[in-house]
Amino acid sequence: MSHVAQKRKPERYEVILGAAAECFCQQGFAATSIDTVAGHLGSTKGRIYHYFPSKIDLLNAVRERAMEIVFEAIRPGYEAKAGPAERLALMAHGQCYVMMAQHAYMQVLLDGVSQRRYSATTEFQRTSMQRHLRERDAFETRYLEVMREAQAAGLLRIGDLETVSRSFLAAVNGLVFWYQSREGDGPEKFSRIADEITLFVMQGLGVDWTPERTRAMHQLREPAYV
Amino acid sequence: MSHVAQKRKPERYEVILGAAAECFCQQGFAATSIDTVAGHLGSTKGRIYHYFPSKIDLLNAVRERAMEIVFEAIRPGYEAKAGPAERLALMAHGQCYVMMAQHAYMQVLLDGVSQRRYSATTEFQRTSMQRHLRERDAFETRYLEVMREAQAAGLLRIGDLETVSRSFLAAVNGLVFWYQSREGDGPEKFSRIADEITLFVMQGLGVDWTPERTRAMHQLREPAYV
DNA sequence: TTGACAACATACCGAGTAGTATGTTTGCTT
DNA sequence: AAGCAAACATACTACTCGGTATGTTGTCAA
Repeated sequence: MSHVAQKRKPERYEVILGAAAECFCQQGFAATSIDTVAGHLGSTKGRIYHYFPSKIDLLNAVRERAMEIVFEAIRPGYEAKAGPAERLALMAHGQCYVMMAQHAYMQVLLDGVSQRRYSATTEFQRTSMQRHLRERDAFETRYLEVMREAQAAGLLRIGDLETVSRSFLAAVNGLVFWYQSREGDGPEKFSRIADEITLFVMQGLGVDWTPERTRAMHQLREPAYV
Repeated sequence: MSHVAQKRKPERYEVILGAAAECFCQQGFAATSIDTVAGHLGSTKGRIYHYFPSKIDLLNAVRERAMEIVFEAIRPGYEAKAGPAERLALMAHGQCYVMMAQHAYMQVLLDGVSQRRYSATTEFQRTSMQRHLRERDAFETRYLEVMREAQAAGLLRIGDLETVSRSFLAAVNGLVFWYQSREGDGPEKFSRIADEITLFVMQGLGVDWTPERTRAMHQLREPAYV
């Protein structure tokens, strides 16, 4: 009854996490049974409950991992030594990319947005939810910081930044709802779509973005993704 | 066992539909039990099963109603006698408005986007799903029509229209994920937020949109919403 | 080699829930 | 007023699923 999960087979933890993300993504959390995830693994519930104390904890683990992924995705742009517009574009591009490359994790992450379930949760679950909401808030704050810089520099043509920033993120996040991964899809296609959406959201902010700025932007980041 | 649903008390049908939308919106479809909806109505399951043959049919009815609502919301803009940019802006504004005014229905509608459940459904359910997907497609086509007009007129600065149109809709639809209705919220606030998002998505398309064009746009539509 | 513990599988329990079968009331017609 | 169907409520069934308790196998250290 330890659920330490990282002693002799830490890779199993990862495999279970990935399978859970896949199942939650396809059917939703409530409609997915532990047996479904186990079947997807070619095992039984025993294995899952050996690594995770409960179903909700499994979901939280997936969400936490997803948060790490998306934070890492915007980090190059956030930390780039460039103007606020270029940084924003890089952040958007990086997030768009993982929306496709890590589709399952991202969809699970976004499914939990509208979870207003206060009832039937233990005290522990509530604090876990609170922490998740704080992380989500911290994530949005990263965008808001750079946007305010851009606004202070007079680069934007918008009304209320609070509303616009959410539309900005919605356009990026919306990728998981309409993008269907195809067999031949790879980094090139991901990057191409990310470029399109980046252009859209940057123009949405009122920035005079161009394909040339996109190319220049790509020179700023590290050579390889993922 | 008739489930005719419209003989002596058609208003009951509406009340049940609204309660179901509310419950599905708050807890999701799978996590909502028929008893939950009944409790929300102050009744028992008997009433619901008197009007709807099954839980999935109840969901489909909510979705269908939601579809009617959102179609009606973009109709003024779609049918307006004006340029494609003004028509697009009106459509976006109308849709943003109902995203807030009819929040429950819209959220249920969007929750079903990623439903790739082919298994465990009857033949009837599959055709029902197919029809829903066709309606969704017809809806997006309405936007695409006007966007292509605008593109043909040289009004847009975008790459692939297919990708951009989805981002456009994502920014509008995203409202249901972050908007929380407050007590004092009314038509004025709805319209104000809708204006902001309309500006964002029109600029996203590369259109040189301005507050003046927003004001002029409002003159085109019928005097009152809803 | 032999405990000892990790890493599961198996069997099972209890709660919740979709759907049904049937009883009961209400309202309208004739 | 009387009969009849709509409009439910109640009681029940069959089944799913989260969680647990326990059994079994592999592996490593001493």
